[in-house]
Amino acid sequence: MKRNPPVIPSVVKDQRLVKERRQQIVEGAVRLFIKKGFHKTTTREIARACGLSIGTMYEYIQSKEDVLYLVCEYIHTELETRLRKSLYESDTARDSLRKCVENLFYTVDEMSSLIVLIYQEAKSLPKELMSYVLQKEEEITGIFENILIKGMEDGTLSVDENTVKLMAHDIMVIGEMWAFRRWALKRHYTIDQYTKRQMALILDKLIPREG
Amino acid sequence: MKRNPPVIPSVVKDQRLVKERRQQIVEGAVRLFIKKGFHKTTTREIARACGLSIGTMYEYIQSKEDVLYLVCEYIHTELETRLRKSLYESDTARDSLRKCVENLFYTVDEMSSLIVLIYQEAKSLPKELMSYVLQKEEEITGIFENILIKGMEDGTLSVDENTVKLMAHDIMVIGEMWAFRRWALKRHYTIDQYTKRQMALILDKLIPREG
Amino acid sequence: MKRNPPVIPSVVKDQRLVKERRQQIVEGAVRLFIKKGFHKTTTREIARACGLSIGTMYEYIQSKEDVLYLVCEYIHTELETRLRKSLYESDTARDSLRKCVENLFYTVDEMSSLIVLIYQEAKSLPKELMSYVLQKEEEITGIFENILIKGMEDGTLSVDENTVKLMAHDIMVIGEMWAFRRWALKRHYTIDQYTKRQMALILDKLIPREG
Amino acid sequence: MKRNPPVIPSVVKDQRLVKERRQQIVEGAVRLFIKKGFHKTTTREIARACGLSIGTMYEYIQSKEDVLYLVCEYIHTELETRLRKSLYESDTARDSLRKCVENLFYTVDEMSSLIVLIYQEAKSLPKELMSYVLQKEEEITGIFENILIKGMEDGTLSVDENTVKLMAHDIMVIGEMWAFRRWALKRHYTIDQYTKRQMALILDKLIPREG
DNA sequence: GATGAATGAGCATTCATTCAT
DNA sequence: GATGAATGAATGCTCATTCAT
Repeated sequence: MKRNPPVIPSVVKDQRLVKERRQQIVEGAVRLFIKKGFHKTTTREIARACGLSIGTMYEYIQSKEDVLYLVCEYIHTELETRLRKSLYESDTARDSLRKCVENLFYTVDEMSSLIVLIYQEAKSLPKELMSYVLQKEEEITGIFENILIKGMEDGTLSVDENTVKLMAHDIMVIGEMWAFRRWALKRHYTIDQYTKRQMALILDKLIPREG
Repeated sequence: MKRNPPVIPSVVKDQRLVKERRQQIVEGAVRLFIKKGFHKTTTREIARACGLSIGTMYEYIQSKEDVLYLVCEYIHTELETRLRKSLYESDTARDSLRKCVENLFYTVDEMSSLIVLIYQEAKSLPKELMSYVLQKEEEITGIFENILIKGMEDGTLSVDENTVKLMAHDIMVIGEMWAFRRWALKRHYTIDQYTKRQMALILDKLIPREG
Repeated sequence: MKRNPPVIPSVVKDQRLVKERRQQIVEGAVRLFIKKGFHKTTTREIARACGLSIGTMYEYIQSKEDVLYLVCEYIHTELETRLRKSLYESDTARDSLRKCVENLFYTVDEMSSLIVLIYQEAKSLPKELMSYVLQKEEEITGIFENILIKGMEDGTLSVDENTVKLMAHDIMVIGEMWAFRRWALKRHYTIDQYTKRQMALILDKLIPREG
Repeated sequence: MKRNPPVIPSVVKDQRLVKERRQQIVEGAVRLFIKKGFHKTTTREIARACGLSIGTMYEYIQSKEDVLYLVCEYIHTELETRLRKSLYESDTARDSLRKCVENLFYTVDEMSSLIVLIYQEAKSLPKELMSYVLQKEEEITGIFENILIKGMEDGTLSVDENTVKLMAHDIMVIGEMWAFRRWALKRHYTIDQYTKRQMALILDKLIPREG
């Protein structure tokens, strides 16, 4: 069952201002979290980085964990938006998959620090917020699940019904792997090579058997 | 270039004692790190959990990060040992791969909290220790790389030379994914189903073209 | 020497408005002070409770301590008003005392949280305001002092001149004790029993010796 | 039902040391609480006043409220000890009462700031600790209750059975009143006068009716 | 007169590490 | 080699008050 996004309460009422300031906060915090990690970043540093006084910052959040949540939400929104962009451009599901996976790989490349951030820090979220973040992760995986289902329908992709979800997760993880294993992969592959080869592996498996 | 394992200095000289006590420390710390994470676990808690006084514990380590390193090393050693167990039992590389991948999946299942722990906390290691941990991760990946190379030689596996490393990483990550995506995967697959289906996907790609 | 009530400056000039708004503030604050104490109540909470914005509230006071003073003054005014109500109804001083003491006990019963509030929080007032509050307390005690003096004059009460003040304070404190020891007294006495028995003790001492 | 004294946990195990350090803490804190009140005293000030570092102080308490409890307990213990001192010296209950009340008055005089402290700050204790403090207050009141009961038995004091508890509370409150109304009483009475006159009032009421 | 966003000094508390015994 | 009391810098967070609108 789909859960509504958690509401982070703020003292300030003006919703336009809340949105604007929170964007500021996220921008400041992301940089710091990437560089030092969530726990080693202090609230004072975040405040300084986003140009607010510590008191003002706390008018827009309730705790440091809220900042982490806002950051995770921002990353997921950004990721989802980018992935959905290449979604409706293709005729066949096979073609759609190719485009979306390619898009995934290049997006992960550009957002790699952010992807890693979620992998490493989401665990520090309070339960309620964490489970929403996980749900979001699943929704994003759902993008690929849907393409695979379409491919089953239009006959351009060959997947077992029971393997659809698995394949979708595989694709996501193979994509994100470029972020969290980049220390090893970068020494042997460029993002272009990575994309081309992984794409081949993925699509090969999905060739519909002829005849 | 292969680096030697970092030496964690200890005040105590008796090497047998050092090993024994550090094993104690690791056992206490692992439980806590899994439950609360590295940062939220205090050194006092670790000392209590491993039955040493805080002062005594510090005779065997130099900092809290050292404990994290010992834990990571323990996990990697355990993982590598288990993976290598199924290594030399097979005739063909293809057969060997099948066994090792299966072993990987079931091992990840049993060690899933530990796998996740490394993913989430290794970033808190000091540079020097972290890069040794990453190297270890690569060594483990090397197990599969070697099988694939053997498969190229004995003709039982079809891999492009340039894709060997990639495939090895894919296998590792598909395996570990059962740990760090278990919140989603467990709802749809048992470890047996997961193993069977992923194995099929992996091996399909590697069928040598006949004729 | 009787001091004039301290003037709490306000930015707003319209005296009618000042009085009205301050009444609002007191009503909101009293509830909160009783429930959480002065220090644990925030100015924001007071503002919310009295339906003013924090900015507007500060147009009518100068500091949080001012609110406490207004509250103390309100309580004392209320107490004094109630006590004076039963003052001029009797012929003899003895009769007057009986009525006033009874009134005191029942009034303390009804205002017990307020009485306790003054006991516990008045110390947080700035010097100047505090000493006015103490003076007010003494004025209220004076009500009983006057009755006792009248009783010396009309011969219906037997008190030593040097004991008059003491007796007046005794009466006040025995009355207020029902508020600040209610946790113990309520388990053994109703307010009716308390009133009857204390009254007996007080009046017995004051029977004029005959002959 | 009599409750056991709450146990304030301490990190330090050595009970002798705990007792010693807590005594230090109480001595430092009492002075500050009297001067500035509980809320306006900072933990740093307490630490400085008792000659411990802030970290060390927190090895012996768990929160600032614990300090307040220790202070209250110290005051009550001191008070009770002093009151019990004059308890077993007399033949008749009447005589005993005289001595004990006199002792009460002079003790309150010497401890007046401490008495006031409990009146004003006990409300800031957490529920559990507060109710123990109230129980202690009742136990102390019990000293006078017992004397009155003895007086009923040996015929040297005339009290109604139903008024015993009330009288005991009256005595305590009349005694403590010298502390919390000293700003008014000191202007008119010395402690000797206060004692003599209140004693007369109390004992008069308790004269057994002859014949 | 009314509003409420902004401020930042100040607070209680924690915790990795040391070192005298 | 073992112990655990001592340390104090550092942290997340609060809140009375102001002032531009």
